[in-house]
Amino acid sequence: MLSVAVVPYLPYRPTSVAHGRVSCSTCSVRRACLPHSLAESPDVLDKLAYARKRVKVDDVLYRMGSPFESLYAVRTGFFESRTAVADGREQVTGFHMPGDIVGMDGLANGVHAAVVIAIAEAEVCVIPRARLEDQDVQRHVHGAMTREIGRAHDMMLALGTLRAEERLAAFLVGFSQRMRSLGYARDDFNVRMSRLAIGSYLGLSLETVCRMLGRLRDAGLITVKQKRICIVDLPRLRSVCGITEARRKADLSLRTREA
Amino acid sequence: MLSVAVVPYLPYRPTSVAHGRVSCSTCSVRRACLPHSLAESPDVLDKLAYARKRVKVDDVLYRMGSPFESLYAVRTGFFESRTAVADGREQVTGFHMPGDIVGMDGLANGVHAAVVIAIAEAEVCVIPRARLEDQDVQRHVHGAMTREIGRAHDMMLALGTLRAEERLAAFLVGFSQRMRSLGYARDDFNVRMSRLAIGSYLGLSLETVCRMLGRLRDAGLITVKQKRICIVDLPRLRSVCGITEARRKADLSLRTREA
DNA sequence: CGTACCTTTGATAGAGTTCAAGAACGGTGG
DNA sequence: CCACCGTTCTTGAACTCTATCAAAGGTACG
Repeated sequence: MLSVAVVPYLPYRPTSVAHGRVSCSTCSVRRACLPHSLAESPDVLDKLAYARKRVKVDDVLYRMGSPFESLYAVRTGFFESRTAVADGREQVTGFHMPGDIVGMDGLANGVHAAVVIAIAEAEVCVIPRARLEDQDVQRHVHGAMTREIGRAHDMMLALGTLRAEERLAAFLVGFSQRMRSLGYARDDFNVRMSRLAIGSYLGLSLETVCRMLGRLRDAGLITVKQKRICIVDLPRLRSVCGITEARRKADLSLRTREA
Repeated sequence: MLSVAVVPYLPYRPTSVAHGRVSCSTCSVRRACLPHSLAESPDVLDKLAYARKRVKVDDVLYRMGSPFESLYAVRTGFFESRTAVADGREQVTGFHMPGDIVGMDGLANGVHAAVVIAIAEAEVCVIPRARLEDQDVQRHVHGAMTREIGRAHDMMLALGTLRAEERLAAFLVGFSQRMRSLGYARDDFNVRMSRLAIGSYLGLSLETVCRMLGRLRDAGLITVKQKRICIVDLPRLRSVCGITEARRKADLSLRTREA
C-alpha cells in the first residue's frame, strides 16, 4: 500500500530553496511553457517569473489539504500528483513534465485536493496567487486551465470506455507526443514512473500494466526493458487506442508540425 | 447502440430561438449562476446576458466538431454531454443543470469536443466568445472552469478507484447535493436521465446500474421506482461511496449552509 | 390498445484483480 | 569487483466483478 501521509492544512515545509527574482526569458522550456504570443514580449515574461524552487526526488511540492498559495510552472524534472478517497485508497491523477503548470487543483476551493511529488530532480517557477490578478498572467493560466479540462475529459473517456490494452496504448502515445514536444525522441524513452503509478493513473493494477505491455510487445508494437520503452510501430499503436481522429489532430495542432 | 450522428465542422442549425437582449438580474438561477460578489451589481450582470435560446428535448445545443462560438449558462432544463472515441463508442461526460456553464469543451482547441443535448425542455443564456474578453465575465468563467477541473478530477477518481456500487452511491449523493442547491428536495427526486446514460457516465453497463440500484435499495439506503429515486439514509449512502471527508466539506462550502 | 422504449432480473462468460512466487535491477558495503 | 539486499518488474493460477446475452415486466405515447 502506498503511504503518503495526509496532513491537512499544514503549511508545506519548504523543501529545497533557491529563491530570488528570475527571468523566464532565459528559460529552456519557454516555448513549451508559454504561448507563442506571450513569448515574444520579455516584460510579460518577467511578470510570471518570481522565484524558483528546487525539489528533490520524492519530495513534496505541496500537500493535500494545504492552502492554495501559488501555481508552479515546471522548468525541469518530473512530477506526479495523487488524490485520495476516504478509506486510504488513492490515485495518481497526473504526471507533470517541463512546461506544465501545476497546482490548479487548489484553485476551486483554495485548498489543494492533491499532493504533488517529484519523481525526478526538479525545478519549478513559483507563480504566487497575487500574481494571478495580472491580465497577461491570467490569460496564460487560462490557457493552461482549458488544456487541463481537455486532458481531464480525455482521461474520463479513457477510464470509462477503453479497455486495459487500449488505455495503455493511449498512455504511451500521449507520453510519446509530450516527449517529442519537449525535444526528446518520441520512440525511445524512459518512463520514470513505476508500473504501480502508471496502473493507478490508468485505473489498472500494476500486474495488468505488465501484462498489457507484454501483449503490446508480443504484437511487435513496442519493446520493453524495465523502464525503457521503445515504440516500434507508432501508427499501429495509435490504431490500438480508440482516440478520435479529429481530437488527435487537434491535439497535434498544439505542437509543432507533424514530421 | 446510441446513435448521435457526428457531423464535424458543420455550423449548428439554430434549434429554437428567442434572441434579443435579456437581463440576468431577473433570472431565477442568478444565485446559482453567479458568484455572490458579482450578483450584487446589475450592470455586471447585464454584460453576461446577451441572448437566450430555447432547446427542446433531444435537440442539440452544439455538436461535436462545431467551431467554438460561445458558452452557455443553463437557465432552465437539463443537458447531457457526450464525447466519442474513434470506433463509435461514446461516453456521457456530464449532466448539466440550471446554473451550470456549458461549452468549455470548446475552449482548448476552438472546436467542440462534445455534443450537448437537452434531456428536458431547456433555456440557456448565450455568452458569445467576444464577451469573454470582459474582465468580470472572465472572472466568472474562470470560477466555472476551476469547478469543472475539480469535477473532472473527482470523476477520474471515481472511474479509476471506485467500484460499481460506490460509483453509483457517489453519483446519487452528488446529484442530491446539486438538486438541493437548486432548491429542490434532496432526498426525493426524478433522475431525468436513462439508466443507459447513467451507466455511460459512470463507466458501467446499464444492467449494472440497475443491479446496484437494487442492491442499495435492498440495503435500505434508497427506494427506486423507475426514474423516481428517494434517498432514505443519506449518511449511510455517503459512507458507501469513498468520498473524502475533507473534499465533501469543501464541496458543501460552495453551496448554502448545511441544514 | 398496441408499439416502442426503458427497466428489471437471471444466467453465462470474459476481463481484470488478487494472491503468489520467481526474476531483474540498482544500490550498498565488504 | 563481487555479493547481498530491497525494490520493482514479470509471469502464472484462482477468483471476483462486471459485461454480455436473454427474456420478461413496466411505462409512455401515439
